[in-house]
Amino acid sequence: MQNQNPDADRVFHALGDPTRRAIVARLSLGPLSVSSLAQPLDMTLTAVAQHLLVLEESGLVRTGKTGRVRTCHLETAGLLAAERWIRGCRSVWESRLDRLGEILAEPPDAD
Amino acid sequence: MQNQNPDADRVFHALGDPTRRAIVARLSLGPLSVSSLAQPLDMTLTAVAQHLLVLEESGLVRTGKTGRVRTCHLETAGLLAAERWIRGCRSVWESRLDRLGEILAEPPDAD
DNA sequence: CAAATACTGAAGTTTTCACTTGACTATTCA
DNA sequence: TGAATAGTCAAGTGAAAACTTCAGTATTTG
Repeated sequence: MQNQNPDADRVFHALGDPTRRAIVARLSLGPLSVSSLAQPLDMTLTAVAQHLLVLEESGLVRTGKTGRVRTCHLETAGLLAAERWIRGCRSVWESRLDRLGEILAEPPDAD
Repeated sequence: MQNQNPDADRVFHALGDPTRRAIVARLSLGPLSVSSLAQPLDMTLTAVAQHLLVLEESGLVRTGKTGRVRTCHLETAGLLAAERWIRGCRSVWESRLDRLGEILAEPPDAD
């Protein structure tokens, strides 16, 4: 039970790499083993495992090992945290624009 | 796996740095000059200007210079693109979980 | 006009990061 | 059992990225 409250720094850093985003995208279709994930990627299995470690530490992915196979699946909490951060910025900005619009729409005060 | 979507690549890379995310967050409150943005940050003005260049190239921020002051403001299109990507992953994963739930909820077929 | 302000540009340093190699362990299977 | 499979570990390489310094250029302002 680690990373129950994944922090935005780690999540955004993890999503900053194209390979890791590709992994996340593929995992959204369903769980996969490390080697299945590695197969279409033009890099060593070790490199993929390292990416997965970053993803797991960020809380975007959870993995478990049964036998010799490590199965990886998406953890939506991480994605949700990122989405919330973005939406927060956007809504602040947009409500500001709204207020600005209202002010500009007001008839000019005499004074 | 590079350049699947160069636009999202740039946006997520830009958001991957904590300083740049701090800049975005502050710009969501309203436009600011380069030096106002730099003031609370523990780094040189040049460094901040470099971050702003990355943000501008990613489409997250737009800037314009009047006189000697460069004013920076948020461009929501970039944030929207990132949000859409995340939501896409999440919805694919969640609808998959829903289908799985339906299957598991079905009465077991006689076989 | 002189000094202060607000950046800009070029070049260097340091740190981080993606990725590799090669050796190793554990599990499955023929 | 022995060989293939799946992943792990430790250490190193090279390149990108963050940040610095220092020397500029415009633009205000006293």
